[in-house]
Amino acid sequence: MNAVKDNSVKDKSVKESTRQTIIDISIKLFAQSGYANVSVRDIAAAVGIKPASLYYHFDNKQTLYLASIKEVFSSKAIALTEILQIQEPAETKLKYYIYKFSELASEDEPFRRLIQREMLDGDEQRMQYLAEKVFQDQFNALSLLVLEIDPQCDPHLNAISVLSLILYHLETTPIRYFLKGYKKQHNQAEFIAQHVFNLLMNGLLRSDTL
Amino acid sequence: MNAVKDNSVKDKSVKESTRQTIIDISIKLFAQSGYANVSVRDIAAAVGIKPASLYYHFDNKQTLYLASIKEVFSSKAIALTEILQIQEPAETKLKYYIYKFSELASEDEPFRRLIQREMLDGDEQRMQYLAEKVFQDQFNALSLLVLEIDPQCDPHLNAISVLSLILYHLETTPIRYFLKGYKKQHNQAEFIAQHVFNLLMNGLLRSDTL
DNA sequence: TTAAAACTAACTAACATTCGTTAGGTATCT
DNA sequence: AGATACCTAACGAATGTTAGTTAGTTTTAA
Repeated sequence: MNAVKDNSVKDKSVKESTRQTIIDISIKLFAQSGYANVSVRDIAAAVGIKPASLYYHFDNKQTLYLASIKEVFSSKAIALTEILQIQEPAETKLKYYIYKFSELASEDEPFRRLIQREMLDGDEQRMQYLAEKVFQDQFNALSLLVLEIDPQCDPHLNAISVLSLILYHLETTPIRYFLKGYKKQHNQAEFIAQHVFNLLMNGLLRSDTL
Repeated sequence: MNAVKDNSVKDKSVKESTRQTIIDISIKLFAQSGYANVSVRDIAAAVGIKPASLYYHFDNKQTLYLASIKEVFSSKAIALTEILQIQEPAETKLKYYIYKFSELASEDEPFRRLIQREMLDGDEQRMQYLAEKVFQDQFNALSLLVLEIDPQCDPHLNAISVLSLILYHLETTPIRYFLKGYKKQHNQAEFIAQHVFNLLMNGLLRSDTL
């Protein structure tokens, strides 16, 4: 008889709250198709409720979208900042960072796509949010790291270059598929990381073999 | 009497055809806001005609969009393929390519944004079109170039890396604005090119000074 | 040469859908 | 009884698109 009470206990491990389910599904849909191409009805259908019920959990579509990107970005920010905490020589640290970041970035496609979409359509306010809440800490740490490797360099430029090599490679996967020399291995995190680290250490000369 | 015939000669230099005006305006609008966020009413208003009149020139919105991206991409493809034609040593050629490509890419924001959008939302068919009609030739040439610099390397990876460093830098401008070490000069084509070439030649070590 | 026909390039007005959103009702559980 | 979490039904606005019309120009034919 008391077994019924077990339902009232928020068993997050067993069943997610509806609010969280909505966010999770919204993340996937918004990342896949973009804000304007996902209707409230699409989201409701995917969740398994009626459109009007969404408005019990969120004020409007915009609010739901903001909750979604905050969820993706803040959850990722935690994982990212952890990467640069280790105590090692600069080069080892960079290598570790590149490998770890490649892994995280290639695992989470919605995260990548939402960043891309925000880069295109995000207003200044959301851009600032993205910079401060997601990238600032690790960007600063990465800047210091590349500065340690070469004290003469422009750390902003070099930090962006590190991220470029990893992220743009992943972003261009659908078109690279049609470009000469494409191989399946090119999409594996470890392979990307190896290439990027090698390139950053040696430049185009003395680069990795085929 | 035959003077009337002069009217039939399309004086393109004086006044663009309506069709071309529609495409030009569509390119800007689609690049700026994306397909779904631009209504045919928006386009018509910007052109200075009524929405229904658009359907005299184009079958539907999708057709107009396709005509727009084909226009941007094919016009750019011509300029791009010219870059790699010169006869010079490999390194000089690469340097020239990087400078020229940085210039072209930073000049034409709609071109960049439409590529970005296609990368996110283009279907397989459009991706193949983009690859074959815009990038294939120069990608092959660039691949050969990096292969010449290091015969042991994976040309696909290295060619993408060259493009990454330039394009991603430009794409991230709105967020870089909020990141540490941002400077206005970072957006100048020549500055970007100098950094990228230096990085590719020497890696992070012995890189450009501040 | 000139009147008729056909074409060009725009228009007005409206259509059917889809959209985000809201008001008000209902079942379940504390 | 009241709160929670959903529902049905509908609203007004915006969307892509079409039908039908008109004015001006060009082509054709008598």
